[in-house]
Amino acid sequence: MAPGRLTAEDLIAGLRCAGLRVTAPRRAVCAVLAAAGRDHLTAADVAARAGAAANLSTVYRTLDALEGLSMVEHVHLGHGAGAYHVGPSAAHHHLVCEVCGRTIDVPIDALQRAIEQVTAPLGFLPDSAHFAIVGRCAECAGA
Amino acid sequence: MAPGRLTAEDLIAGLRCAGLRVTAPRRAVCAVLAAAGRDHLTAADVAARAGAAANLSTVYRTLDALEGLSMVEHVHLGHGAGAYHVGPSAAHHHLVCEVCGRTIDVPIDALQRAIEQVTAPLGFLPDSAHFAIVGRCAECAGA
DNA sequence: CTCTCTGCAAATGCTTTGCAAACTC
DNA sequence: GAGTTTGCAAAGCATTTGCAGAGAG
Repeated sequence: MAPGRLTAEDLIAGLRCAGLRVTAPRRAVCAVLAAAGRDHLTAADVAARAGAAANLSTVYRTLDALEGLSMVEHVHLGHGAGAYHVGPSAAHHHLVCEVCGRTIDVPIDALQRAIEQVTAPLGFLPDSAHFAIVGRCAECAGA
Repeated sequence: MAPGRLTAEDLIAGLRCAGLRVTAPRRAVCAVLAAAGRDHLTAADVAARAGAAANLSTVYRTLDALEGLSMVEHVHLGHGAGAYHVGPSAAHHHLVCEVCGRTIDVPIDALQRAIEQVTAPLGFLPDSAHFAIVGRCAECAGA
């Protein structure tokens, strides 16, 4: 298992620790998220993988709760649905190909520095990875 | 009038030039967009300013047509509605405060260079201004 | 036993679409 | 006239919410 990545147990513990109740649907959502690892899942994806264990509404509510605890983040990868993934330390930006829809993760460093250089004089504190950078991937740009 | 900014006539001419028909609702949408200048308007904003001159559906269809001609761009400033503005040369990124919702435009230069540095090795061609950078503005961060 | 959480179904907000009538070229 | 556009209303997503019943602590 990759070091530093949150496990289902970590997520559950976080919920309990925050005084929230640990229920079967929440366990299921946490398990799905942990199993997805670095993948970005939509709420519908999570619900689908959880099967009957969790209703879509409950998935949304649980993701929201986990996000409030900073254990899950959601990003916008395109014009469609938002995507969720574990971690608070998602040290990457998302490049999304507007043609084929593929997502490429890139380390945050260089970008982050450039963004902060621009925003610091304004006093603006960026949460820059929240929205993706759209464009065309190498393959689709070539065509 | 600011130099280089497209006028309503420019937009109309573009439509005609593309073989599309120039109708009253389209004229109204073009006029609203040109009058908005650097402001970002949602489709609903455009429809509201056009009054009875253009139905919301028509506004969407017209914006779509103008976008196809690269005379209008749309950006995503937050979790809500998308926003439209004239120009292909929108040489700025958008910083959106997640607390107060204010939008700050920043020149594209520094950011664009940093983004291209990251994406070039991947062969990825970014259209980086399409999604905003969320965060907190100076005022809201202070509180 | 109390209070939170769940599932369902309905509501919401934004955007798209089908279709007959209106209008441009 | 021929063919594109319009307005309206309805459908389509993603997401949120009200509420009664189920379940956690």
